[in-house]
Amino acid sequence: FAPSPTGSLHVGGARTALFNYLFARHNGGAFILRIEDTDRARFVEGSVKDHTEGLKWLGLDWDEGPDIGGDFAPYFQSQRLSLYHAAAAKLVARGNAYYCYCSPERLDSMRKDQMARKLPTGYDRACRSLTRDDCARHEAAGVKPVVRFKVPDEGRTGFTDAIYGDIVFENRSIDDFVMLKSDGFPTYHLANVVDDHAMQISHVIRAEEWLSSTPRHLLMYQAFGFEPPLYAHVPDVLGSDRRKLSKRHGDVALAMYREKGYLPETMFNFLSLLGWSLDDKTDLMTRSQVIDAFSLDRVSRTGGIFNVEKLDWMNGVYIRGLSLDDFTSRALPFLEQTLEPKPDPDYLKRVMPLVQERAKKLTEVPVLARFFFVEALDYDPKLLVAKNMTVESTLHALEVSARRLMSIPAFDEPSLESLLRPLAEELGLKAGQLFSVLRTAVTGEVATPPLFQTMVVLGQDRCLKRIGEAINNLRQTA
RNA sequence: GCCCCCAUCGUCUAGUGGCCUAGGACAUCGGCCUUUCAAGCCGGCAACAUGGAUUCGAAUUCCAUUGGGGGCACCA
Repeated sequence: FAPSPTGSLHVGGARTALFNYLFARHNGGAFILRIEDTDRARFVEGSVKDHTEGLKWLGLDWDEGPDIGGDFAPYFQSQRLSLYHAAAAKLVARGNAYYCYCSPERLDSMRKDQMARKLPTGYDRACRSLTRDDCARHEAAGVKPVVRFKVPDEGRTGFTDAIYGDIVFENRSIDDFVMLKSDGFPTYHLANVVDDHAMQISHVIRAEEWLSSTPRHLLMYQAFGFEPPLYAHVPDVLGSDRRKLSKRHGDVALAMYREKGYLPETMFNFLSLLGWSLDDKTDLMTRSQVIDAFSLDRVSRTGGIFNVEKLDWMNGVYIRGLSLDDFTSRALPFLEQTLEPKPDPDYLKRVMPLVQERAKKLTEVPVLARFFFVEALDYDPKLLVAKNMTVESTLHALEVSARRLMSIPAFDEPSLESLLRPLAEELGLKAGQLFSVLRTAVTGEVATPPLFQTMVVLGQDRCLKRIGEAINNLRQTA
């Protein structure tokens, strides 16, 4: 996986990294991380860290990379410039590349002219025929040249992509692209080819957007006399408008999903299925199951829309599958973001089972469990009045319940059950009506975990206090 | 404009000539369960872009059309 540190790791990149990881692990190969930091203008501080942390979060551990080294270190391209310079010089010496002194302005107007005349755009190869004297004159004038690859005018270049199959390009449709920039840094094309060869890369699994520049890379391998790797281009991850997923589609940064409370195992599973499938029925898979089953020939050729609804469902499944301790420790950071002071561990342990089966994301935990932790409830007293009830009958139900609850022999589920059900009947209410009144009084919410369990966790004192407050609130509105 | 790629339910997909009156999952809509919510269970709706060709037979092969995507930088 060879990201460019120009921003944060987004889900499309994470998916590409994942496929590389899966392919390597499935085949007993090495998963290699290389930082392609050859664009000084777009370099973003912190980007490398964001990428490595994202990959680690997903559990994609690499065998060689910038932090851990490896047989072919360094893994930052910015630290390998001499390799690229030597390679470029070699191609110039062999007549496969040449210096170009064209100014950006000339290139720009050339391109505009081509567009206007509805011609294919591309470098017009003006500097191909420069003599030694021409070059010397430009150098003397202080022009820093780029090095362009001399693409053959005839013939075609093709390859067999592991996912897309046979692909062929006419060489004449490829222009003499820049290999080495005037600032001395290589372009992607040069650096990628030089390093893939130097690092003995066997398989390149990269985004579909590279498909059309693959012939350039192949042509370079030919010129160098290197054996090219096998290529597999994976289809794009799309936004809801079927365009490549980008910032305007909402959350694209992998880190955002972590912050929103998605589990790494959810993301691993979900991303695996974005463009790859095992069969016609399997969607929930563990890491090792995916590794065992993964193969490139089951990767699809069509771009897939990132379906957040399914992600949410899957995250709920994974959350429910967590042990209580695991769930608690993962939810804790999210609770502590909104809760002051930090929740008591024993109390927490009794609350968590009640929210675990209801949360689809960890960020929902503090919301779902709020009333367990705050002192004062804040809700519209009208919500206390259950269906087909009046303020009066609600008040009455609350008052009687408070009295009985005060003298209940034990504040546990069976006792509450045997007290409250008959009480409803006694009051001429349906059980659901009384429970609804008490639920709102005790939690301030209309949808909560089961009432008796909730009350037991809250405790007798707090329940009675809240029922008392409910009575006061309701009286004031009456 | 030029080059390349793609095309099955709203979404992710299964399907590589007969097993397809096209299967699964998410979403959605009913129902069951139930003190609310959630979960669970049962069921419904819902797709082979279009036109030709090949074949006894095509979602599956071929060609065109249409539509979509990507590329065409001294960015990756």
